[in-house]
Amino acid sequence: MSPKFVDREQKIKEIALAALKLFSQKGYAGTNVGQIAKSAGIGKGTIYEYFETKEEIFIAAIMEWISQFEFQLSQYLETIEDPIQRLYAVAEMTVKWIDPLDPAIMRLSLEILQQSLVEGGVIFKQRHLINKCHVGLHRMVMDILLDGISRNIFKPEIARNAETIANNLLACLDGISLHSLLSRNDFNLKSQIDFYMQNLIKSILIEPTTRTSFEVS
Amino acid sequence: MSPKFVDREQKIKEIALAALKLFSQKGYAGTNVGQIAKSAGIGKGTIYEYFETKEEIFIAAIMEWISQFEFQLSQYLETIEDPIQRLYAVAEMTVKWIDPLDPAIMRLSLEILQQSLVEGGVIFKQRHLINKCHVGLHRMVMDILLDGISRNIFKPEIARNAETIANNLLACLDGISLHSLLSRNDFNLKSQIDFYMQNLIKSILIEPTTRTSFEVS
DNA sequence: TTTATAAATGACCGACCGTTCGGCCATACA
DNA sequence: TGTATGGCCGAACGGTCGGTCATTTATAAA
Repeated sequence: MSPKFVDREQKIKEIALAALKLFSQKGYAGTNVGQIAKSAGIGKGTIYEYFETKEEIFIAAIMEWISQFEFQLSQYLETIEDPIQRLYAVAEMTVKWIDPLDPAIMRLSLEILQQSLVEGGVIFKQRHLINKCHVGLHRMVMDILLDGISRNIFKPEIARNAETIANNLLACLDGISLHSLLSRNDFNLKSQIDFYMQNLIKSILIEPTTRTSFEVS
Repeated sequence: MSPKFVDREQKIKEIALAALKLFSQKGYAGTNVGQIAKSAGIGKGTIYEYFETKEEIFIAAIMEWISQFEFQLSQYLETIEDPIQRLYAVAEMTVKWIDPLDPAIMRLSLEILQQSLVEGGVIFKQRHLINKCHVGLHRMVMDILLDGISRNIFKPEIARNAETIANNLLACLDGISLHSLLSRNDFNLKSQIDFYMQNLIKSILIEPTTRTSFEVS
């Protein structure tokens, strides 16, 4: 009366992870459902026991990816105290995710942007998912900024611009990452990040002359 | 012995422009050759009189796009004297191209990045085309920087970093543009550009105290 | 061992799409 | 007017892929 049962949550996650790998390597159109099934070690028909459509698989893969990144970043930030170093950590983490050894990640990002912008794209109607990702990161950067202000390290007057500054950091990091993938040879990712971060930090740091707290390493 | 003749160059350009419009609206996979033909006002088979494959059409469309942008920007820059204003002009022009009224352009950019990064992408083997676009812009920014230095407006010591600075400007502008498309509501494109440009200009401008030339509006 | 049913499968279907091809115009010379 | 030729067309072809379904397998209660 009650035969074999399966942990559906777990299975969905497995399929999503297999799909994530393929989508990031070959793009949405370049990946077909049969390959996803094969990579997940199951039959093609089985996929449709857990997902209605290919699009649904794609969205699940993205969600998995977002939650992984947010988890890693938040873990990393917890190990750092100094607000300046924490801002750098956000940049560092971004770089790690587009490590030249694994450009697949950036391909996936582009796929997502693509699909969410193109009318009729796979996730055109689920664009809020990307915002969800962005909102999480945005919140983290905001926290760093506000913490820095309250600790007298960042100028108090940047509080009203904090939203803008957080957005700027994230946007420019993405742009720099993008370009580093395009022109690998004549583009030094690290020095680009450094240049941007120096300009940014300089504009939000309390001037040495007016600093009331001790020096930061 | 020799009936009607056609200007092949012109026809190829017409088809490429029609394709450009469609590709930017619906992406590569989302556009089929029949639609391109229809949009160009010719038959599907006729397309193949001028192009071997759909990929070839895509590449021609990109080339058309690049040359248009470079031409417009260079025209615009010629109307401006002050190096600072010229740097702002580059940003301004970028914004114009991703004007909220025509986000199609950004979609096309993403399509190009996508196709050039994904192994097996349509222009994976023609990635140098994108560099070609980038090199043109890069050169323009470099010229502005060097001109500013020689006119005693920019710090002379940035000359050795000019490459980095030019790359940084272009990369960050792209990143900001990208994010403005993603989160239209809570993202003020203009203030983002301003924030970045202010930080950048501040770091390359000769300090007011040491300036030898007159003030810039 | 029988049986009921969840789970898995892969052959198959229909829609779509890039490309081809046979034939139809329109023109310009004989 | 006849006809050769550049230009053009769209039906048809071959292949691909997302999604379906009849069938098989695995499991546990009876």
